[in-house]
Amino acid sequence: MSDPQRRPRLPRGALTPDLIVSTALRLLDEDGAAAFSMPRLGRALGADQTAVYRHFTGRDDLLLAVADRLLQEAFEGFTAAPYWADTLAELCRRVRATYLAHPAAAALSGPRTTRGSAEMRAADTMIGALIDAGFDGARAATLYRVVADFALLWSGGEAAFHSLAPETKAAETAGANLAYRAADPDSHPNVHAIRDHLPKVDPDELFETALRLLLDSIVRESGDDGKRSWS
Amino acid sequence: MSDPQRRPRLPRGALTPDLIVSTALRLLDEDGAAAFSMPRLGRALGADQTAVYRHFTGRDDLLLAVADRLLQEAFEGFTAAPYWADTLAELCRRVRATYLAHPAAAALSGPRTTRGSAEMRAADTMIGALIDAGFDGARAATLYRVVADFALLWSGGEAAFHSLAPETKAAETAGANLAYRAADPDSHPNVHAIRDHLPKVDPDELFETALRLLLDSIVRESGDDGKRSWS
DNA sequence: CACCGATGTCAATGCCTTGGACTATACTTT
DNA sequence: AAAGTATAGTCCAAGGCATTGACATCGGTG
Repeated sequence: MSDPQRRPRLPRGALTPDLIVSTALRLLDEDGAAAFSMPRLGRALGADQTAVYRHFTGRDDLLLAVADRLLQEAFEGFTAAPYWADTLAELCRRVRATYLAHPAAAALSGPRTTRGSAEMRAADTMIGALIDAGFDGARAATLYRVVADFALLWSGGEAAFHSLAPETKAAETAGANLAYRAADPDSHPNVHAIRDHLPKVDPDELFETALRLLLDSIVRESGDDGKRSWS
Repeated sequence: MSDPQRRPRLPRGALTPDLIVSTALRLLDEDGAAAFSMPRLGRALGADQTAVYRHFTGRDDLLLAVADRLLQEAFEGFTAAPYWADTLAELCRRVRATYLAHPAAAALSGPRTTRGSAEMRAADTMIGALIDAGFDGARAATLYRVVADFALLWSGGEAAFHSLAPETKAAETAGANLAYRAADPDSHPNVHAIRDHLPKVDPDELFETALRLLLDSIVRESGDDGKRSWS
């Protein structure tokens, strides 16, 4: 009667950082950010609740590794486009697509940068594109940060929203639309005026619009304007 | 010996939502996001650990109220500028200034929108500016969301970074700069080429650049180009 | 003046992160 | 091959947190 089904000890080497990160990502994808915890991760690995601490110094450290995995996935197989602006656009779109595919993971890793190899490779590609475009070092550095931060923050924000509990998310959307519709014509005439359009704004369109506004300005500043088109 | 200094019961009505939100904001400003908790907040109010639950349904509800307070502060005393693009710019800058003044609070309220009166007022002003600029309803709706989301997400991202533990923050910055300097000229030639400029990118300059790129495109699209200048 | 609902307090639950001590085991060294 | 050792997995425990439900007290109402 004694031991109520003690799980057999895992063999040595059963847990690797790679496996742990993969399992964490799967757990986040399946159960959401709120349900994620170190004990759960340990159990999902078939190990002790605290086993993960042998490979990562803490929860934070682990999440950083998950963030890097996301970026790896985002940039996998990427090659620069012929026109530099397309390269920038494509990298931004890849970040967003990956974050939307793993919203919980993206929401948790948040605004931290990882400087893993994936990120460095993307940085090099972006900076190369900007140098191609004719920008000098200082300006290229600034514009690289603008574009990269835009992609990460925008995508991260969208991901954070999608990783809210479904009811919260629904309530948020419904509440916003209601607030628009109910806008008082006297105190909020402009909201009232376009109240029918506000709920129809599409996230994809929003991102593409922001990206286009940003890149159009950069293309114009580069002097390439009219010579090449990008999409 | 019995009662080891029992705190006297608070008088009825001592706790109001307003006071609670103010105290929460102060606590966040002073001790940071990581140190914030419902028990601490209760104690800081001189009340029981669980007293706050009489006024807010939970932590989330409270943080939403804090977020709304931030926006109130951001838009306090604002009046539209003569030129519409200046109005947009000013609103964005105000959001950022407030978020940077309260990084922990901003980081916790994250990408949630509050639809409090402050937010609605700002929305109305922004949309009014865009209608002034000549945009039709659908485009005004999209551009409003682009500009508002940009301001909130960018500022929120910066705030989140600033609300990291000081050592983490320092390590992050130092690590990034180190990674740039150490970039291998063969595998990362472009990072290497501008390695001296990358650490010098200033957050204020970054935000202003992004804002300018965005608004310049919008001004251009409006057809106002050349007629008026904005800053 | 007795009620009653709102507001503050208390006690308790179940989860979490993290640290320290313990143990089995694969590799190393001879 | 025997012994030693560092590592990887396990166990246990401390301390904190969010939240809930029962209880107490107090102001206003009829």
